[in-house]
Amino acid sequence: MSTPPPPPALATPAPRRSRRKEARPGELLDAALDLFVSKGYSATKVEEVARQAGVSKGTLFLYFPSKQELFQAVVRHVLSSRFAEWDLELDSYQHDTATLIHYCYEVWWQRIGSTKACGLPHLVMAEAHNFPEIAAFYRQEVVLPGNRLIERVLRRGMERGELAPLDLDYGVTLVLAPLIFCASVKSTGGFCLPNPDFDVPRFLQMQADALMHGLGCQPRGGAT
Amino acid sequence: MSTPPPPPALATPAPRRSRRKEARPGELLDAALDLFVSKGYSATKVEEVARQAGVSKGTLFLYFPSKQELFQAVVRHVLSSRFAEWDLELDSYQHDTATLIHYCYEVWWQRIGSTKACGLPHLVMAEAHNFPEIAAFYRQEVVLPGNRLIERVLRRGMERGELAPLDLDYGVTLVLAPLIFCASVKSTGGFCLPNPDFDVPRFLQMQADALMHGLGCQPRGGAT
DNA sequence: TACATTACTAACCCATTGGTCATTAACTGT
DNA sequence: ACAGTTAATGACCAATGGGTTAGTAATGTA
Repeated sequence: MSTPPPPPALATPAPRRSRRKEARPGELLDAALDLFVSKGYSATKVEEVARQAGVSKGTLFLYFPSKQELFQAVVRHVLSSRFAEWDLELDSYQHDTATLIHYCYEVWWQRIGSTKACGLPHLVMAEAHNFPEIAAFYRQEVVLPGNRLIERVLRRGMERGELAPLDLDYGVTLVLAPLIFCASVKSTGGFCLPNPDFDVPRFLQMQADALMHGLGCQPRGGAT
Repeated sequence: MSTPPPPPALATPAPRRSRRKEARPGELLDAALDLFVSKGYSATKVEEVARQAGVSKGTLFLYFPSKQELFQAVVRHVLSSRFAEWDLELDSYQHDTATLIHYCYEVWWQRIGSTKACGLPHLVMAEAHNFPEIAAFYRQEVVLPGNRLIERVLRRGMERGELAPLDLDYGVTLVLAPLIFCASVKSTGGFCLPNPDFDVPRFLQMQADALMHGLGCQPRGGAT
């Protein structure tokens, strides 16, 4: 509606010095996500982000005050902002807990695992030592909401009599661990896998099965 | 036998320019392991390693031709060199598979998980993108031998009729995943955990239980 | 066409760091 | 004691990369 020249496609001769204030932030975020997840935080140069977004380094700093704020904007854009929706989705879920856990793993794969966003958890863990502020931000903005979501799943299972009582902190971690592992596997190109053609979703379903056994999950809403 | 001045303890006034050719490599490796696992590969400065080992940067390059070779020497020193022993240990193991898996997790924790060495897998995964040579080296030297070891455990279980037949690649990864997760947890100060006082060994035993169920492990050497 | 506004750029600054090398001083044998 | 050997040093180099800013050009308005 307000972009005078049609957004310069990647093939266009690229008119130097076009003014497109509205489009810049989104394009910078896209480029930043791409480079951050493929090279890590400190190895990603802001100048490279700017170049990939089709602007100069100076322009990037015009829209984001620092590299760190750029990164945080990326995280908010792709992860934090989506928890509200997922919370609602859980509210209206109808089936039993075993099915729910399988469903969780499945949608995690569809919405995170198989997308670029899946590089973010790995990135933050990788650089947590050297950028404590980023780690703290991510923990607050992503880890804790995520933990709370899984906790609700388990509590729901216990209330429905499908899950044996268990320490929630350990239960949450049992559910979460395979997801983090898969994120790392994907982000490292299957580095620790024995076989290059490894079917991650299949692996996750195996994990879900093992987990349901390990947590003593009753197939139906039966009592102890 | 050959160190003329008593190895300058950390409290000694530290005689400048002492000549201790024998002790240097070990001290440099110790310092390097310490810094590498606590700061990551690229964030660790060789000068810092040298300082912590009580020598100058120039001296470090006298013993190791580059930062990368220093790192590889660390990996060989703490990990690669130990697989032979572990292989032998498995040869002579007597009990059933469920007990063996629990035992594996337990000794992994004692020998790796609770030591500095546990930072290495996390480090390599963290920087695999930017240092492909290091990743390839580590994969060859540690990942593949580790996978083979776990594979032998599973094969043994199947031969004894305690494990249902399964795809070995997935089985190996099911066993390995919790270890890698725990290594990352430790290396990031419990970054993704809901609770700061999380008992990792206990978590591993819960994982072992769930896993044995998931793999359909028979408690005794019974048939299908 | 002339002017004001501002999105954008490119050159610059400066701290950091892997690696080198000429120099120095600690040992050795005689 | 003295020369020869070599372990150890620290000053130095070149490349890198986050962030700044003076200036340029695209746009709107009249």
